[in-house]
Amino acid sequence: MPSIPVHVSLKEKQREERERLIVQTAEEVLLEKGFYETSMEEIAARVGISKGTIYLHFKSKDELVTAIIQQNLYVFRADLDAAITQHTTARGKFEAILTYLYQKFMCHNTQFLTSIYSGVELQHKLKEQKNLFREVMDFLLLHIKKIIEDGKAAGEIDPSIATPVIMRAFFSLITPRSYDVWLEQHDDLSLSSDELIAQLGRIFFDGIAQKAD
Amino acid sequence: MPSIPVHVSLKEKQREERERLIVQTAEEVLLEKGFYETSMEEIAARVGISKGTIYLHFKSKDELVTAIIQQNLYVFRADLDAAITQHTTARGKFEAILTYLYQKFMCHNTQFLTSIYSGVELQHKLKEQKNLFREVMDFLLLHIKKIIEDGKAAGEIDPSIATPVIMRAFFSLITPRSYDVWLEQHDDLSLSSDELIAQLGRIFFDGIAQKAD
Amino acid sequence: MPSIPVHVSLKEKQREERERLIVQTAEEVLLEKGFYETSMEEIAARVGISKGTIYLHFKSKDELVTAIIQQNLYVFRADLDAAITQHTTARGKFEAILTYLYQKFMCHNTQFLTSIYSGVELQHKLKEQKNLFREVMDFLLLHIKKIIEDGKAAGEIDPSIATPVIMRAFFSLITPRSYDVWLEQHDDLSLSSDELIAQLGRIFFDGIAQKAD
Amino acid sequence: MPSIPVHVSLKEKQREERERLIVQTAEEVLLEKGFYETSMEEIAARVGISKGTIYLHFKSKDELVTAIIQQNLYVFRADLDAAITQHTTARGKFEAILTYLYQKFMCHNTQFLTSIYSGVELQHKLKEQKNLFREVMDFLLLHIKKIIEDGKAAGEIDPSIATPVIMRAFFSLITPRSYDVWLEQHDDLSLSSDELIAQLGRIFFDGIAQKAD
DNA sequence: AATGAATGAGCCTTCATTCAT
DNA sequence: CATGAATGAAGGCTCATTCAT
Repeated sequence: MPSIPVHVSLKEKQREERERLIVQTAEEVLLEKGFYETSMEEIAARVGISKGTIYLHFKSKDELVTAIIQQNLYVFRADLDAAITQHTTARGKFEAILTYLYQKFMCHNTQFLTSIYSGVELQHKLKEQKNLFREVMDFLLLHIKKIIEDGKAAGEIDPSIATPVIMRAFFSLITPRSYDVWLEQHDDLSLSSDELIAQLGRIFFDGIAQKAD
Repeated sequence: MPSIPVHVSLKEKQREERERLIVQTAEEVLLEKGFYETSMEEIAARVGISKGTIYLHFKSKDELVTAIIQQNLYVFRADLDAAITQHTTARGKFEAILTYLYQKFMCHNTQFLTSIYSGVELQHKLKEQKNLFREVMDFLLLHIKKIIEDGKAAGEIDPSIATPVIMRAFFSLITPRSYDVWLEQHDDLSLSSDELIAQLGRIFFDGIAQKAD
Repeated sequence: MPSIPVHVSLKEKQREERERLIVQTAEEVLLEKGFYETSMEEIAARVGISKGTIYLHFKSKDELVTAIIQQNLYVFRADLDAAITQHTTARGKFEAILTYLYQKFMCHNTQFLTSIYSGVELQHKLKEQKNLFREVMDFLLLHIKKIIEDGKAAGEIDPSIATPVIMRAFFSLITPRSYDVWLEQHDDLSLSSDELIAQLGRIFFDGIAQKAD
Repeated sequence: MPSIPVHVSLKEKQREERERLIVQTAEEVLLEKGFYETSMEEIAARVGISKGTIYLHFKSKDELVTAIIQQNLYVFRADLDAAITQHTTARGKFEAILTYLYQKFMCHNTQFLTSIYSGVELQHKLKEQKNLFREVMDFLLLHIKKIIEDGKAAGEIDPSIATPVIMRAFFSLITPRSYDVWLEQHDDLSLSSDELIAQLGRIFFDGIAQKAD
């Protein structure tokens, strides 16, 4: 009976594949139209299945969105963690974070999370989620705090600037904004992604002021 | 019948007064609950009028929101314009903008605009609006571009940093984010609003790096 | 301004009238098709209004049914109370109850209550209701118990028959059964309602056995 | 190939066994939750088979219930027939019926039939069934009618009471009511089942009135 | 034969919008 | 003008039934 486990795993694979498809499609529609303008009907239609089928995978619309958010948060945290630990200096770490977020910017993950969490509406509905969100944010916050404090101790960062202010400035820098795409279209920024990040890092560390040399 | 115009203007005044009340109330509810969780019923109830009356002032829910956004955008542009022209140096102007946005941060205007425009959902519905939005953004963008270019010309700003990058960095700094409140709660930032702005300006101009002197 | 109260009461009257119509229609459909086969759509259609209008009067299908049941229970209790207190002997009281229930048998009240409470399904859904139901049943039970005990004390009722058994027998007699209509059709019972009750009372008190005289 | 018929009959036996299991389980769930709150899914789950398998035995939910009712009706008729023919006097026969119904009261058969037939809902769905139901009721009716008439002829039953009235009274007595359980809980009836039946029979034959001796 | 994933009709409920009063 | 009762389209969800494997 070695065929049974094969069978099982086949079905299971198909199931997972389908679920992945639903999640992916839902993510797209959600990103495109937002929570309230997205109907289960449309998600189903885009996947090419019937409404009922979605409910074989997710108990409700809320749970579907919830699952998507959780998944995104996990990826987000894992990726950031990986990016940070590769570096040792404050500058290196900051640039790693910038790089991750700016390069993955097109990668829907960040975009999705931002678009979801910036709407007031969902923050009401997904209060339970907020725990995970808060957890991830705390994780990020503590990391950044530590980077700054270590940087100050190592003489890399000016200790006369308050850590919270620096944090706030950095957070601003890494938060995707919905009009970013539009900003990009506006002025043909002929810089590569790498250069952009390098220059942003430079602003963050050295400021924009002309240095008297 | 010279009395009629008087009558009319009285009624007209009342009408405008009511409209103002509707807009203001709608703004509150919208901010609190978001577009989709806000019902015309609730707005009417809070104003103390009936649903039907709102429709005497606004053709639809969309138009009501549209009107609110327009009004906010106008105020936003006017305020910023006033803030900017009071200063002559790039640093002064930047700090004026920062000051305006951070001090008005609690002032619903900015908050409202952000909360509206960060949600994907309304961007669909209000595509026509986008013209006004774009106009205002363009106005802001050009202003900032000019400030930067003038600053570079005046030797205030390092010309080796690409203008678009600086713009992006500054835009990041002034965009309110929905989690700002949460950031504030997290670490007890004992700085005053003025100090915060001063330090942010300092980061923007001089960077966070420890200067070898 | 005496017209305002008139206006108000007019609207209020219309509203109540409509509500009465909804309740009455719902009762009919419910009686005819049962809870699960009755759709809000059909109730609305029969009343000649739209589905949404029902929701202006009742928050949900459950609440509509609940309201109907409560109303029926109140009427039931009040009527029975009135019927009982008019008599002094046990036999008189028993016959009053029989009369009420058999004559009102066609009157949907009793029929409705029975049909509702005999379905297992609703007993789950309407557990809260059960409190009122239980209250009404307790009221009826205690009344009957008292009638029996007083009857025994007064030498009207044979004390060697256990009171609970008598109660059970009487309860059986007064409980409408869904097939009663059918029973009626079956044999052309040429007795009047009064005679039927009289004979039932006679059976209850004197039995069907041929008395040796 | 004498082995094939054996095989077939084996399979057939298994098939019947499973069908019996389905019917029995369905009966339980139906009794517990009612028709509309019972899903094919749950029946299948309790049996330990898949939804689809039920459809190999019954074309639809309706047909499954139909089959259950039919079976119950058959058993009901057979049992009653057996109970009645064992006795010769009217009193004996009536008490036999009472005994059967009250002792089998806990036995789901009667309970099931009652619960099914007291709900209006199923009476619609199962109109075709009604034929069988009617048949069984007719059988019972005729039996009882005959008992009464024979009793009257034999001088056992008072001929001045109309036969239909007696029938009605007896039918009331033997119809289980959904609140019976509740009645039982209410007053601790310390009588045995046998005594209960004896006393009920006594009420039916001799009435509750105190006899002047 | 057995399975259980997929379907889709149907129900309850909400709410922006209209309109008679 | 103001009202708020009425509408009806739309959406979330369930579940009996089917069918490919």
